[in-house]
Amino acid sequence: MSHKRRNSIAARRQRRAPVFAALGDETRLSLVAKLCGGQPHSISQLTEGSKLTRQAITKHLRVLESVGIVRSVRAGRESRFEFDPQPIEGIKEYLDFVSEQWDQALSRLKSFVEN
Amino acid sequence: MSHKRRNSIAARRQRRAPVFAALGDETRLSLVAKLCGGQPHSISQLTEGSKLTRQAITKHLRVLESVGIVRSVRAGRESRFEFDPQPIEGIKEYLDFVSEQWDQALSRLKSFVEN
DNA sequence: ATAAAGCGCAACCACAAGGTTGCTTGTTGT
DNA sequence: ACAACAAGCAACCTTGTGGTTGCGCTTTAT
Repeated sequence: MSHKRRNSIAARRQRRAPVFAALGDETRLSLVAKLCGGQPHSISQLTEGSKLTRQAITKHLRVLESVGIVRSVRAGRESRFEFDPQPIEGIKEYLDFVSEQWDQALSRLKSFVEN
Repeated sequence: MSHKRRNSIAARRQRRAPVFAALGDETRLSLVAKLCGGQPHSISQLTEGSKLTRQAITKHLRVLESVGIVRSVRAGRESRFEFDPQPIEGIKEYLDFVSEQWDQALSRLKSFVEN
């Protein structure tokens, strides 16, 4: 078992870009906002406030599910969706990496100006 | 001047979803990674490693520029792109909000179980 | 038993996204 | 002056995305 280490920076990007993409939609952001409160909701419940049809909301939920932000559990005739924080923690790591790079660049610039 | 306060939660989503969307592409994530190091790069420089054409890279840069993650400065015959951290700080706020909601939900659940 | 609620599936549509090629315009090096 | 380089512009193509409608299937309520 060689090649155990397939965790390059590029590979991490490949896994995280879809998570960003999943959050790159107003409707899905509002779904996340509702579900991150902890209580699972059925599709009909999630459709309620929206102007969109149930099927549209379903599609959005499947997108979120495909990247693991959300998970569905069938309960009788309804399927309840619940939040999973892991993928979001993942992209927060990535954003922190970016911020860190930037901060280091700034301090390099600063020390260069001072000398 | 009434209506000074147009900063509802929905309005914030409307401004941030495009930032997430801009990051929701592997190529653009790699561009961000290069530029957040502090040094501005020309389009040709940014195209160098990639398999894509210069025009494709240009389009990606315009997407990043349209949400303010990146800014272009014309310098002679080349246009150099430089990173701007502000929009990314914005979405980090949003993600922190989500995480906070989730944590509160967890602790509510915990105290409910304990009693 | 049967009506209604809740979903899933599939077809379809309009349009945005990602990418290419070809050509033009401006800038730099010699 | 002129070749080479950097970039912009426009047309075009293919695929993906967001949305709809219609229909059928299971589960619940009456």
